[in-house]
Amino acid sequence: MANETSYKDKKVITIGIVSELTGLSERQIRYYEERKLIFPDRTPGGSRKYSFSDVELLMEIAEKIEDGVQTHEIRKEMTRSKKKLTPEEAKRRMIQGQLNVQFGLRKGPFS
Amino acid sequence: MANETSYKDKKVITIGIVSELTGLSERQIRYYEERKLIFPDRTPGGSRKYSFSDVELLMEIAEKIEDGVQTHEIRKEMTRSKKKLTPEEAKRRMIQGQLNVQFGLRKGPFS
DNA sequence: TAACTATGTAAGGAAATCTAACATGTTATT
DNA sequence: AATAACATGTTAGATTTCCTTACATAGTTA
Repeated sequence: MANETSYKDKKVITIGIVSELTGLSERQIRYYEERKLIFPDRTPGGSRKYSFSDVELLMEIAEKIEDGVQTHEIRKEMTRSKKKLTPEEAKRRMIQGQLNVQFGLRKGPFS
Repeated sequence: MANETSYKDKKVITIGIVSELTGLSERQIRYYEERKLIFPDRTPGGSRKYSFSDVELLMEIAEKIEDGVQTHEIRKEMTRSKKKLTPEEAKRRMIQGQLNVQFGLRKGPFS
């Protein structure tokens, strides 16, 4: 009942497009998956599918990599920030959720 | 300066996924393009790319087709409604635009 | 020095998409 | 009624996109 999902989290983007969007090579994107930083869905045929959230995350990862942070460090940071998020961020997310309900797709398949 | 675009209008979805999302066959989706109801982008290699807005539009088209409306009628309706939209809808869209600015992607490539 | 990290590249194969053409049942038009 | 247009399926062959695996390598860590 809670936690409605919107466009942002729908996994519909193939790796080629993600590569274009992020500027990362497909090699890099697959590697970050191997290092458990990103978790695409798959088509029945086995092609990877990403969401806009994934694209955002990949860009954050790219920044950290550029700053010399290693994948396993990034992984730790991620599990850490997944655990406890600031009250402000929590509130912001709840508001966003409300907005999604109010103004999101009407009767579409993305609610 | 005005008219910022968000996830919803980014053309990043391939036809197979659109087909899944809408329940339409790829044949149908290509045909509606031929009838000028939908306008996907293309990759350099020539593959079609759609946005979530396109997906929504396709679902509306599908409904009308089911109701027996012909493509060229739908086309007329579309150009007509593109011209003048109700004040309520206009207002709703402006509010939505504001929300995108407030709560959309921070410094990402989709603003 | 030996292992690990991050990335490139190549090969071969499979999946996804493309266009064009033909078939068909259903609606319009004449 | 005959002809044309509409909407969709299907097939074929070509091209694009994606997959995994493996090897190479420069830089980093142990």
